[in-house]
Amino acid sequence: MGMKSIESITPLKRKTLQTEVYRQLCSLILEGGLAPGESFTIASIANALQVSPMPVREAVTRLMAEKALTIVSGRSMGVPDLNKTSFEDLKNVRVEIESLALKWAMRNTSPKFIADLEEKLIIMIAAEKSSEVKGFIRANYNFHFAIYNHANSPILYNLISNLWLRISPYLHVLSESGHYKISNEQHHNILAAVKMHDVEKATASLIEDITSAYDTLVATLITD
Amino acid sequence: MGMKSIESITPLKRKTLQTEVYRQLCSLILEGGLAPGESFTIASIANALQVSPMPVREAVTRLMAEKALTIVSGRSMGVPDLNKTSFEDLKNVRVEIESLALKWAMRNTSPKFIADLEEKLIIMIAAEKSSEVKGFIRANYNFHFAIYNHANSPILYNLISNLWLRISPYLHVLSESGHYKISNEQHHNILAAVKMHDVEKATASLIEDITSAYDTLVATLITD
DNA sequence: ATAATTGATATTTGATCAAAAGTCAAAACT
DNA sequence: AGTTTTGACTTTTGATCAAATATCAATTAT
Repeated sequence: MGMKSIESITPLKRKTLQTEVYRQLCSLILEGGLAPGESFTIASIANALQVSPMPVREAVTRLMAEKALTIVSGRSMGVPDLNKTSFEDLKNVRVEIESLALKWAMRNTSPKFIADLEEKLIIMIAAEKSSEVKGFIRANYNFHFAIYNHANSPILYNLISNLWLRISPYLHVLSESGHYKISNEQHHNILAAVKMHDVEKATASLIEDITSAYDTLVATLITD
Repeated sequence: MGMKSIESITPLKRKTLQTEVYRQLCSLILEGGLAPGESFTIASIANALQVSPMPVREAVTRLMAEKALTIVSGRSMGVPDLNKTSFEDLKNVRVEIESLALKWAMRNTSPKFIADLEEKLIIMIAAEKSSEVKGFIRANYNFHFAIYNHANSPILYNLISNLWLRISPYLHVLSESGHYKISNEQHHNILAAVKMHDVEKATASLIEDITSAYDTLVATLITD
């Protein structure tokens, strides 16, 4: 049985209202709960969460620092609405950085890791089949981040988390394009390639996953 | 004479106390003004900048979100002190991401870009020769970020800025190892390779710049 | 009728303050 | 002497409030 070494304990940071608000807002964003265009005030969030405006302020400051939220009209804030250039930039950076994380993750593919991915893929397929949008988005997140976490680089993981905070609000539109099915093919390909230790193929599938989502997104959203 | 198009105007965001405090603290960190181990309270910063604690709070929240500052003892904050693992992680991620930015920057190397780099290199060499630590650190920043800016990816630029906020507090120790001279050789090599459109060589020099600094840093700082 | 200006309103920003939490050191106990 | 406990003090956290600022609508002028 595994003995826990003293270094492996989690730092157990104090639970404060602002971190709780921050967590809630993060989840909301990652699950597509904040639609682009929608706007809120600090007071409205404070009211919804039944806390005073102060902890909301600090949480929102943090999210604005991470560019997950932005000032919409000086009077209220919302998810940044991306133009085509920003979308493309985000896509290009994601392709490079998430490929890197995948490559690092594949330096050591334990059976436990494979099994974990398989389990998460099954959940994601089930969510797609039953058309659960929220369930799919969450499962998709879990699948990808299981990989990125396995890269064993806290800093890279952090950077990717940041990118996902920016793209997540837009992922729910993919449900209307029937894109989730296409996406799951790529997820299947990634897992298969991981099993075969084929980094090239896994990377190609991941890039296809990201790029095809981007193409659909741009086709759906951009009018000008 | 160039006519300014309406789209090219900067959004001109409102200047508020907290953003000013944030800017000041960023500069301080990037120029090595905050030594690892040193610690402050919000009140002490507020006092030093002659503002009330409130704007400092928000600026500090932002910097903690970006992991440029961290809580040291629940009672005061400081620059995160990195162990060997964190240093290595940071180095590895920097190597990958800054190489990527360099590659993108070299997709179009205008004469103006080259001239700009040359000018910045000259300043950096002068700073090294006259042993101006602060001057060198600033010039080094300007040289690197001239490249990263030319990559023309706001998102990548933002990620790199974040990484530099984390590593900058440690760069001043390189002055004592006479490392700046070695570093400038690499900068010279990078510029030469950029001029020749030799991406491979430029990347190799950049990686050498980052890696050798890391080696020196680890040798100097890590005792355990 | 259209455009600009002005004024009212909503919201953020910054200040002050009370309460909660954490730290450090002195004192008490083993 | 070393360890634990206790208590004073420091600092953060969250609340409330005033001032600054931006937005929107109504009014005025062209």
